[in-house]
Amino acid sequence: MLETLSFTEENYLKAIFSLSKKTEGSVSTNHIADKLSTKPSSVTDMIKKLADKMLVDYKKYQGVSLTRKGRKTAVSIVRNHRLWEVFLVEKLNFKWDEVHDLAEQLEHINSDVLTERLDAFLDYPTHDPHGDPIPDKNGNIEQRKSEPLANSEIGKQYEIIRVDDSSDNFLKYLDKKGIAIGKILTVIHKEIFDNSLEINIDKKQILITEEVAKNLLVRIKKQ
Amino acid sequence: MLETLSFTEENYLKAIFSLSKKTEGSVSTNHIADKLSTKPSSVTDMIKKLADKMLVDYKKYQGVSLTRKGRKTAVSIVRNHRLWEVFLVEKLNFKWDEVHDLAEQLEHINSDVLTERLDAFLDYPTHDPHGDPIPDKNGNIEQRKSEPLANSEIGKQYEIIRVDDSSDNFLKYLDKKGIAIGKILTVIHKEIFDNSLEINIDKKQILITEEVAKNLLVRIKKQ
DNA sequence: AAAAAAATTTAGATTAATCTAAAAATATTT
DNA sequence: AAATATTTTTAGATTAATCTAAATTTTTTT
Ligand SMILES: [Mn+2]
Ligand SMILES: [Mn+2]
Ligand SMILES: [Mn+2]
Ligand SMILES: [Mn+2]
Repeated sequence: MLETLSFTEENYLKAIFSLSKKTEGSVSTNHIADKLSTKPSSVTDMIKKLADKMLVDYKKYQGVSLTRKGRKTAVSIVRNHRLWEVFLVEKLNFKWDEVHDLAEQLEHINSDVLTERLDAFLDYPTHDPHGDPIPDKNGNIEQRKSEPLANSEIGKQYEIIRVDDSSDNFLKYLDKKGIAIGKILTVIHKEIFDNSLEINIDKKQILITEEVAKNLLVRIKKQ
Repeated sequence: MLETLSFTEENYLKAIFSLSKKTEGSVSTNHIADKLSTKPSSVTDMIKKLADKMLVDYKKYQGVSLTRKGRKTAVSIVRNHRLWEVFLVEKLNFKWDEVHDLAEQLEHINSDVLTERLDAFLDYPTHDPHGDPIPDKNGNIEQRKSEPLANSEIGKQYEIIRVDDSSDNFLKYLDKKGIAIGKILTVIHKEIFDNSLEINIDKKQILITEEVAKNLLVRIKKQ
């Protein structure tokens, strides 16, 4: 049933899964190459291999999409990744900007039992430290509704539930500004000129650029 | 300073380290091949590579030994392995016969910070679930004195401190008999004919074969 | 609908890790 | 000290993952 895949194969599946969410449909060779910092010709080779293993559907020049089996594998790796991130933050006191690269390694540890034990140990978390949903053991992913803070309306109150950019720099910037998952903010003013926002958070008023606001995903609290 | 090694290279270093303890000196190509279930010709190739990286000393036909740098790397992998085994048993409720293969994967996760955090989280354990010492962060390994129960004397009392065979079957057998690390036993009788032992443990009297007694390492408690 | 540009695939190499079979060196036995 | 056996190395292939450069297909522009 489940054959053993190399780390590389697993990373390709994960990349295709991640890109599929945006493109809705099939994913292009060049996009995969970009995502994995490799060359399009390498991608073509790997795609053929994954197609042979029935993990992706592939027609020359037409892009790829995950099969049910491929998606299942990809989701299970994402589940591992996010559970390990929770472990690192909650149990080993890592900061949220320090865990991604370690999780990239840990996600490939191949054991369903381990994953389930870890899940239980962490008390079945639903989201990782960056607000991303943790797929359940059947591969279902709870999709919370959210919108970029950039689309917010003045005077309304929002809860920060996810970050769309998990780069060290962005996360450290948020720390510095006191912005974190779960915090409540109110939009005071939006500058027409550059779309920067004046927001109120923890009773302090701060300014954030449009770029930052685009990467903060929020849920409305009060009209 | 520390280059990145492949899992394979790390496994060779670990194998050489482990074999060095018994042979006291240099390790032969065939022994390494046996240990790693590979062929002598493959070992020769890899040894050359490790020698180029200054991780082993090697002279054709004369066997290999670890350099200081090679030993340091090997010990750090062993440290990881044993810390992860403790984690799996203490925190995730795995049994001592279920953790080795997972630790074989986890030991290669490459992060000093992770290792130190894990060590702290586990409250600085000194031994793994099989009684093997956990090297400290400087690579020092505490060597407790112990002897095989097979060498024990009648009437004396011993504490079980380590197992010399960590195979699933042996560990499960010990579970079944109620034999575990830390337990105290008294040797009642040794059968001259086959060297089997009659021992008293937890107020029950049980019989164990010489083969079992050879793989139970004990420390004397009372004359 | 041609021409030009962009995306994708193929052809041919390279590197790591492995293997089998043969050659060479070392160790053991007579 | 020869002969034999064992161990170790070399030679030559193979497989996975990658690359560059060239060829092909698709898309976009004119
Ligand atoms: Mn991550
Ligand atoms: Mn995350
Ligand atoms: Mn082990
Ligand atoms: Mn152990």
